[in-house]
Amino acid sequence: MLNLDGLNEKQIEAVTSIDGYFRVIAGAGSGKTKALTHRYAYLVGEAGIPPRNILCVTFTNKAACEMKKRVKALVGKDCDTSLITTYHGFCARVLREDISGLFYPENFLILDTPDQKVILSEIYDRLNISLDFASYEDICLAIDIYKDDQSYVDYLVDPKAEIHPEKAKSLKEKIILNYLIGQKKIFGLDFNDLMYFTFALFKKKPEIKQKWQEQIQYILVDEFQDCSKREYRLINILSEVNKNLFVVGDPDQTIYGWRGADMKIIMDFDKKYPKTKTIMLNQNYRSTPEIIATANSLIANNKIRIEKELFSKLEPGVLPEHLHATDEKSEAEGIIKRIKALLNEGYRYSDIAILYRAAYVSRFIEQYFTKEGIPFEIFGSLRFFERMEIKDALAFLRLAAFGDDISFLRIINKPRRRMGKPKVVYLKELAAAHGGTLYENLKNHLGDEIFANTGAAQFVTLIEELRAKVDSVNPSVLLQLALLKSGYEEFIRKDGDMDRLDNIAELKRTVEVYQENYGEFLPLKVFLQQIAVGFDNEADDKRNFIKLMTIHAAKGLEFPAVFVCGMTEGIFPSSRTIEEWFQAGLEEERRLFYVAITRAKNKLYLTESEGIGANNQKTPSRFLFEINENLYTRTGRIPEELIRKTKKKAGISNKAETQTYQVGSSVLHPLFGEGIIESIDDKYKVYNVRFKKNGAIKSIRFDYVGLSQINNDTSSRLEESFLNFNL
DNA sequence: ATTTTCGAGATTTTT
DNA sequence: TCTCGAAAAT
Repeated sequence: MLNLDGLNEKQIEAVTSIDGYFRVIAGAGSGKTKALTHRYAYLVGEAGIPPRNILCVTFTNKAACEMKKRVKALVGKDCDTSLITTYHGFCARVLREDISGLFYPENFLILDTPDQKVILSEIYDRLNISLDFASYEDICLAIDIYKDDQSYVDYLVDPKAEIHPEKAKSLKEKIILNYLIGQKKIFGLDFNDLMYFTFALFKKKPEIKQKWQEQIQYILVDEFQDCSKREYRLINILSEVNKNLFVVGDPDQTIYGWRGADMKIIMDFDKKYPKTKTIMLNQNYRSTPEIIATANSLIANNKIRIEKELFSKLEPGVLPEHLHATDEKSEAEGIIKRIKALLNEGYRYSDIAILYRAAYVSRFIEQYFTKEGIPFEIFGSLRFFERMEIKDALAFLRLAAFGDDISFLRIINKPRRRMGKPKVVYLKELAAAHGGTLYENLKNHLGDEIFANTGAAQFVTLIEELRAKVDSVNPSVLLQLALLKSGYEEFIRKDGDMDRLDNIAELKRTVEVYQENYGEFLPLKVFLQQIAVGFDNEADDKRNFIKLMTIHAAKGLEFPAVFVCGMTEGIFPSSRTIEEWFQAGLEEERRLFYVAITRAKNKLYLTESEGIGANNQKTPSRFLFEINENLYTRTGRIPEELIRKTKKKAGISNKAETQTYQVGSSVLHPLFGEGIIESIDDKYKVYNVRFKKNGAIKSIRFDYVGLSQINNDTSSRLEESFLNFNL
């Protein structure tokens, strides 16, 4: 019998309601993950539903792993948690099983960002384009947009289909088309493709769609407030047959609007599914009443939201403190002083987190912490699987498994085999003439004079040896073999960078643990596809360090003591959202601050400083003045002038322009495209417009001349497209 | 005309 | 810290 002690009435309701549509609006620290994991355990243990029929989707791998761990603790170690996964992880799973329905080979290659860049650099080389034209990031973004309409899938999936880059209207388009050719050649799918291929598969093969719809009897979705339309479409399709959809989220914590998260999906969930039962989890079990009061006071300033008031029954603590310093140096010193006081109270370094809006803010903190000898660690810099040495090491395995050019190019001359650029060019010419991959061509032309005195033959021997064992030998053994025989590990050792060597060792360990957890024999191809969709590095260490991270990175975490530093107008809220007058943007900033505040369990410090010099004088964040001043204390005197300045900035609009369009009108914006006026804000003299492009609401000034009205049947189409994701 | 230097400004990040 | 653009120096 599942133990439900320690759950409140609302949580128990969320856990034990079985069939139908449920929306849990779960405030910060209200035991949302607890409810979710217990519900999973309840479905398995009390209702007898097999884990393979329950899909639990999370936003990140980190969250998925945490969930798996907690589910295993409740249900038992042997519980198959492979369907506790991310959206992309699930798509990869579907495709691994059924991509043949699209006539695509099942040994498709999943391309991460560095892989995409390799393809692009090839194209840049070939077309003689310099990076000045556009960065790879820019092009990746353009590719994302290009893929939005999904028609490209038909080209990738049809071996006979052709596209013609030479007919492209712009250089950018030419690059994009070349990218498509490049990925088709290696059967590579980037992260977007994983979703779009799944949609295409479901559309083309209704029987496969039905198979999955029937298998997935229950769906649990975490962090639903950050769900994008695309992700929602997937969930919607999957829940069509069994109609058991349980979503958890907190609209006040939507902080990924800029990435496509659409708050409207959770807010209008009950309209989309009229039978929805909504459960509110309002009791916070994390923070002191003082911290919760501060959070409530701040978030009440947002207009677009579902009203809810969080409460805490924990022991009263101390009021949050706002520290105003005259310059960065004294801001840092103030923080250090408070850290030392916390240590005296019995806190450990690892109990403390420093949060900030933008990564660069951490710099001055770092500087002073180093000087003071305070141990700290910055979170969320490079990701493990994107590190060069890890990508290189895995490239040997990928080449053995898939034979793709990307992996080939990564490692052909690492370590040096006298296989530099001229020889690679030669290979490319061969491949262009005879077809086939670079590796195949090398293998077939090993006798060519150009490869005499190179390590090419040895390289081919190694890859062939690996290839022969791909289906019978464990990935960890193959990795060991590759690292040893290629000389790569030696190469890194000689390089002298201990971090890199450590990472290689870490990789070996990770692979071993992974294949052990898998249970049965883990084929290399499956392994590579699984880790490509992401993997948590589970390096959650218990070392006694202060953690420095952006607020985005802190989402879902909690700390006994939290410092939010750089509370300066222009940094937080960021100058961009201020300048653009986008009320929706500003509201997202405010939610972000709300997330920051609610990370703190006992102590909360908000710090900020004036700038040095007259020109770049910094003013305190407007958010500080939005919180009821009785709810926090202030240290340091803020000059009257600065307060006036901030309030003036925050007051916005002095222009008394009049409104020309009505609520519900469709309008066209030169940059954002079509949109509908959702509401009108007289105070700020803006229209709140929901744009079709990414569904985000942006505020546009009454006096902005770029806006024009368009006819109304377009607008009804827009509404429909949101509510009905028909395949 | 071309290179160099200097200073100001900076989102946020996953898959 | 990193990057980008404008002014200064060759």
